[in-house]
This record gives sequence, C-alpha cells and structure tokens, in this order.
Amino acid sequence: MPARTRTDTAAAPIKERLSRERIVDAALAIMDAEGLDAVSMRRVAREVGVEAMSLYHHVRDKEDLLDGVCARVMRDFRFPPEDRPWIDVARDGAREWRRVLREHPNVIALWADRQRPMTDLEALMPMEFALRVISRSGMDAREGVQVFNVIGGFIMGVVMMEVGAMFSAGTTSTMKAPDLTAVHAKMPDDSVAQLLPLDRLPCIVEALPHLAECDPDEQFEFGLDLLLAGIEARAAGRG
Amino acid sequence: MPARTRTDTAAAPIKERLSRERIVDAALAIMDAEGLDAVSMRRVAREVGVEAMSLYHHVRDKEDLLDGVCARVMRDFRFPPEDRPWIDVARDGAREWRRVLREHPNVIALWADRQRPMTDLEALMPMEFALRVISRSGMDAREGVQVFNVIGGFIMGVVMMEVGAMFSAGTTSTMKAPDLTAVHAKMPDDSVAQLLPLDRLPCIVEALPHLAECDPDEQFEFGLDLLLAGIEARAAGRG
DNA sequence: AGCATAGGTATACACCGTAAGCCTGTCAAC
DNA sequence: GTTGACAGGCTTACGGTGTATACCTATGCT
Repeated sequence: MPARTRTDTAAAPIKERLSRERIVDAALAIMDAEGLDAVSMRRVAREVGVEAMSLYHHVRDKEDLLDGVCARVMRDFRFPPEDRPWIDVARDGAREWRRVLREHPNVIALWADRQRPMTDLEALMPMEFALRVISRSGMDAREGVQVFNVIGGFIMGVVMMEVGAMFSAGTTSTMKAPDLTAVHAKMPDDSVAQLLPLDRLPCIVEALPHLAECDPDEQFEFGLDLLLAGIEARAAGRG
Repeated sequence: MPARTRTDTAAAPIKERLSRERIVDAALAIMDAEGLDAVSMRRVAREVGVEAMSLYHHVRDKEDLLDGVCARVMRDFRFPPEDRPWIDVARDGAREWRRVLREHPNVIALWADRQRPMTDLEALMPMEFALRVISRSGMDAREGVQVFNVIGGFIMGVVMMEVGAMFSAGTTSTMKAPDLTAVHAKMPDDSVAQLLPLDRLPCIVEALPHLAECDPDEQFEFGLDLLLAGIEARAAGRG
C-alpha cells in the first residue's frame, strides 16, 4: 500500500483539489475564448466544477483573481538569449512581447481599466529583462526608463490597434458605401437625416482597402525599426 | 406672448427635456470623474433626473450609449491649421490627440474592451484629418495607413502607460523594500514564502525613482521625434 | 373631439460580486 | 482512539447590474 498522500479513502476518480493555479488558468481560458465580460466568478467556478463561493478560499476577490491572470500571462514571456548585441536582444524582446499580447489580446483591456501596477515577481521579470537590455546600450537609468516607456507603449498601442480595429479596419473594410450608411442607422428616426456622407471622408475611403489588408507584422517592424534606429543613434552618441 | 416652443404650459422651472446629448454628456462626466465602472444606466439616469428605463427612449442600449461617449470624446479634437509643412501639422495633430486622450483617459479602456470600429461621422473626422496630412508627405495610401497605425498606436500606448502606471510607476515608486514585500502578502499563508526579492530585480530598483519622476511630455516628444524623423526620411526618399 | 404617439414610469427577471454561516473530511495532540 | 481545530467545500441572501414588458399621460394632428 503506497503511502497515502491525500484524499484516496474513497478510491474514486475524485475531482482534483482546487487551487489558485487551476482557478487562474480557467479564468484565462475563458477570457481568451469568450472575452473579458465572460469572466465571472460563477462562470469560472462552473469551469472548475465548483460553486462560486469556493473560489474565495483561494483568491481574495475578483481583483485578486484578475491580478493572477495578468501574472499568468506575463509568465508566458520567453526570454530571448542575451549573448548578442543589445539591439538584437531588444528587437527580439519587443517581438516576443508582442507575441504574448496577441496570444491573450484581452489582457490589454484588463490593464487598461484596472490601471494598477504589477506586484508579482514573475510578472516583473520581463520588465527587468527589458531594462537590463536597454542599460547595455550605455544609457543611464533615466534615459533607459524613457526608452522603456516609449517602446513599451508603442508595442501595447500597436497591438491594441491590431486586435481592436477601433478605427474602422476589420469590419469596416467589408463595408461598401450603402453598408456604411446602414450601420449608422442606430436610432430609427435619424436614419434619413444622418447618412454617412462618404464624400466628406475621401482619405478614409481611399485607405479602406489598405486598412484591412495591411500586414501587421510588416507594420510593427516598420515602427520598431524607426524607434530602435533612433535610439541606437542616440545611445551611440553617448558611448 | 412668445411663440411657445415646447412644454411651458405649467410655466415652472420644468426639468429640461431629455435628449441623447444630455445623456451622453452625463455618462462622460461620470466616466471622467469616477471611472468606467461607475457608468451604469441607473447612475446616468439619476444624474439627469430620470428613471433608468427612460434612457432607452434615446439610446438603443448601453453599447449605444458608450458609442455616443466615444464619439463625444472625438468631437473634442481641435484640428490644427493645415497651411504648413505636413510634418508640422502631423506633430501638432499627434499632440492634440494625446491631449484629448489624457483629458478622458478612460476612453482608452472603453476602446480596449469594446473593440469595435467607429461609425459616427464626426468621430471619424480626426482620422480623416490624419490620413490627409500623411498623404501630403507623398506616401501612397498603403504606406499612409501603416504610418497612421504606427503613430496612432504609439500615441495610444504611451498615453495608456502614462495614465495606467501598469508597470510599477506611480505607486511602486513610493515603495521601499519592506513595502514591496508587504504588497505581495495577498494570501496570508504565502507572506513568508514569497517575499519579493529585490536583489533579483536590480534594474527595476535602479529605475524606480525615474519611473515616477520622468517627464511624460519629454518622453512623448522623444518617441514622436524618432517616428516622425524616420517617416520623413522615408517619405523624402519617395518624393 | 378624438386619437396616435413620444416619452416618461413601474415592475420583473436573470445575472453579478460577495458577506455570513453551515457542514464535512483531514489531521495533530493528547 | 477521541477530540478539537480547521481547510475547504456548499447554501443562502443582499444589493447591484442591463433590459423586456407593460402602463400611463401629455402633446399635437386630424
């Protein structure tokens, strides 16, 4: 008889013990699959086969659960090898960060409306990595922070535009003129008065096909090149 | 007797007629003052002196109301004069966009989790403006869209970092080592096991003061300069 | 005068986060 | 063994949310 570890007195396919990790994983899965709104305590509980209140033995409250989700996402960051020129490491780090964000696009919305800093060690490691790489360029800590914020903001914003399509990419791209006007007929009474006059938006109309088709990878590399080239030039001036 | 326009038969300080505009304005005011979560139908209704269900005579649903808030924010955009070199117009346009976003910082979170394109004419005018300015650089529509996305993403992301402080700026800056460890003591049981070991985060520790103090304006201009310089160089190659 | 309708209200339902309390299985100390 | 603490499930309940449905009334047109 093996040394009994926990609950095997009933010797059945007992459902695995609940844990913070299982809960966070379930929440992340729901968020990735169905969006942020779908993540409710009851929904997560159902997913792990338990009642909602049981979760509170493992997370302080929903905030804490979402903190866990953020940290969990950061843990997906795969650190590029650092035994290379700093600029190459920086470029790969930026790409990796973008990869992680695109894999869990809703985490951006999560950050955006919770607006609170990370406090988990593992979640802070990618930031530590970034600051370390930047410091190798010869910049001092103050400049390094600026560069970190500029590049970090760039990545976040570009990914947000990629996945969010807030500026009429995506869905709008499939609109012909009549569809565009139809979309605006929200309230029945102004559907006549407020047609979207496409002749007042000539540049958007001209850009429409490209808004949909443009290659996000190419776009990202384009912007990243501009930033890194400028930063390297400035750093070279120092060193 | 002046021609009666509407309801003045009772000749009292009658509460002004409800309208979509009044509702949207109230919602925006609440969002700016108390955050996105505070914007509920009942709360907005109370603010305009009405019951919640009355709002539905003027907005289709909450989604529609939030669409209105987004459009309302875009209408704050003050178009810079365009009779100048395109790069100057672009720079001022970027600054103005940042100003609007900082004035209503929660709109970023709104975009981030609704992830749907704008369909309101007035809300699209700033985008039309941006594409028009960029086109003056001589780039074709395809490149113009890339530049728009890169600069737009940059602005959005940087402002998001400024207001969000998701990477331990702001609050973390005031933490000394003991405080940082205290923060992580979420669950009572792991407070001993998981102290945040600051010696594993040397670059963050070194950066801490600068994370708080760094001038966001300077930082923004720094990144914007890099992008615009690179873009101008590329555009000059074309033209 | 009569009547349609715009625009307010009241009620109700399903879902949300979570406080409070209960119940049971496990384990350490005696 | 027996006992007591307690970790970790469950149940119930409360006040919030968005909104469907129905109702009411004052306005304005015919």
